Amino acid sequence: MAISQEISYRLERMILDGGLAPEQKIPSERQLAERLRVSRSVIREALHELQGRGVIETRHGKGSFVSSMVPGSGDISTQGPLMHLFEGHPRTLYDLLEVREQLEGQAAFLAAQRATSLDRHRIAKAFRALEETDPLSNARPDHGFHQAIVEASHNPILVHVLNSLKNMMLMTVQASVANLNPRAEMRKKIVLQHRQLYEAVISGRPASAQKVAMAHVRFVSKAMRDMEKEGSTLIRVPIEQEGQNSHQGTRD
Amino acid sequence: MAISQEISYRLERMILDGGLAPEQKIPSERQLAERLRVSRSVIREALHELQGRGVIETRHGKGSFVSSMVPGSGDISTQGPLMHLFEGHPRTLYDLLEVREQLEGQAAFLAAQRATSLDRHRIAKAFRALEETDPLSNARPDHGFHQAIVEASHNPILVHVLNSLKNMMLMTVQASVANLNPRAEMRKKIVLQHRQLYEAVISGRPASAQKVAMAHVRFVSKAMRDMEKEGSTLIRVPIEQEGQNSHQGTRD
DNA sequence: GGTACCGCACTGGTCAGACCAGTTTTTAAA
DNA sequence: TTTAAAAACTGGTCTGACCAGTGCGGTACC
Repeated sequence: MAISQEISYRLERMILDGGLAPEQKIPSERQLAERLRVSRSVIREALHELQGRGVIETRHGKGSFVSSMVPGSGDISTQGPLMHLFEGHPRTLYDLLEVREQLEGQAAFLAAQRATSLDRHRIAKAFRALEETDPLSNARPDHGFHQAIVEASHNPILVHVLNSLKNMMLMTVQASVANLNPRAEMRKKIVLQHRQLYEAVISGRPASAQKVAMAHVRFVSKAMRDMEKEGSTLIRVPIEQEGQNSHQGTRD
Repeated sequence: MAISQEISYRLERMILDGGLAPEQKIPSERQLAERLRVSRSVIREALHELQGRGVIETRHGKGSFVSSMVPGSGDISTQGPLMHLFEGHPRTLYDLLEVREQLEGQAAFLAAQRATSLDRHRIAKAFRALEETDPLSNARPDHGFHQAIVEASHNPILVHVLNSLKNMMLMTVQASVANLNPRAEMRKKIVLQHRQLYEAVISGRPASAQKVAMAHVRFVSKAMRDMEKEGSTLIRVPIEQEGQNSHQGTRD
């Protein structure tokens, strides 16, 4: 195997296993070249490979940095050839939601079944934050609540797949809660759904939790569909990778 | 933006949009350098970037080739940081199967609901091939049958996610049908399950199809678990990207 | 005529050293 | 002390050389 490849793997292992934190700086190309006893070219090629995989980012004059990806989040599925296929197809959004309905349901089911006391504590905390926050201003609590439940499923694959789908949604449309929530009646229903989901998970009723979670996603999906039909304020933004972490929500 | 990046994007567009077929050869580095009026270095860096994203593969002495990915298959999720997290964790396999159970079920449900006459024709053809082939020698018909059903769901996201999961399974363990089928009783049950699934989808009974599909995955999962418990022949292979397309199955 | 082999003309892989272009730090002048 | 120039970093590009696999064609031998 080519040296540049070996080095790219070695660096990746160091970053991923060795616990190099996101945003952390990587030694300069010249340093790496000297330390690993290879020419600067192979270092550069290895770094470009990692760049292609989204493991690092490089800034002219500053250096290379470990990509900031929230554990298990920003990775994969939002990059690569795939996205090109979906770009601009509105129907994709509903395909996404169709799959999410199923998986969020499963996550809720498993969470109700497997949540440890620590999980329950986290979920409860997220739920309180959700109730105390003005939903119009901030979607993060909503996101945190669902995230806590998904993680309580104790299935890393499920966590990962749902994160990927969520990222794809972010890239397809930017329909923040602000778009969805203004209508009072709708808002009320969502709050009710959240409460039902919370209680089902915490009190360990898997079947019930699953049902509620699925209904929740379906409700959101239908709401979006209706809004689009009315030709209203659903905002479509072109797909554009931007470095900033303007993490305003976009969820339920 | 750096020239090498621009070029990597340009090449990617050419490959993806321009319909460069998989396995097709890309001009040599020296040719590209001359044609695009840049040094060979930036070409190499751009190519390494595409390599990192899995768009191309490079063979010493031969050239660079468009990655062979069956439309929507080989991409993503099998590469990138993710895999390293799961590497070597046997539990991961069952996490995968847990998620697949849900999604295969949904796929069967939707297929039974949405399959066009063309879909039905394809499914029937795959099913006949499945029955006529010696399952011990070849897993492809099995794969083709499930694939046909998944595609009949008419949800590209679902197709993509299931393909990704399948690829992850391929990388985690190589437990081919040959491992699973030798036992006559087991084989019989699987044949029965396939027939039930086939009939439910073809005759348009979504709920039934979903139930059968889920049971099928769960059965396979349980069988694997049992075999592993007995310390038997489940073969674990280290993750190793190989160029050859030795596509022996590893599925149900 | 057929066949084995050698060599040349490709391919990508690595190296060295130079220079350009942003960024940060240090230094020297006001 | 403040400020501005300069030096010392960083990555980005270029050049030209050579090494290492691959494949093809011609030649010499059978």
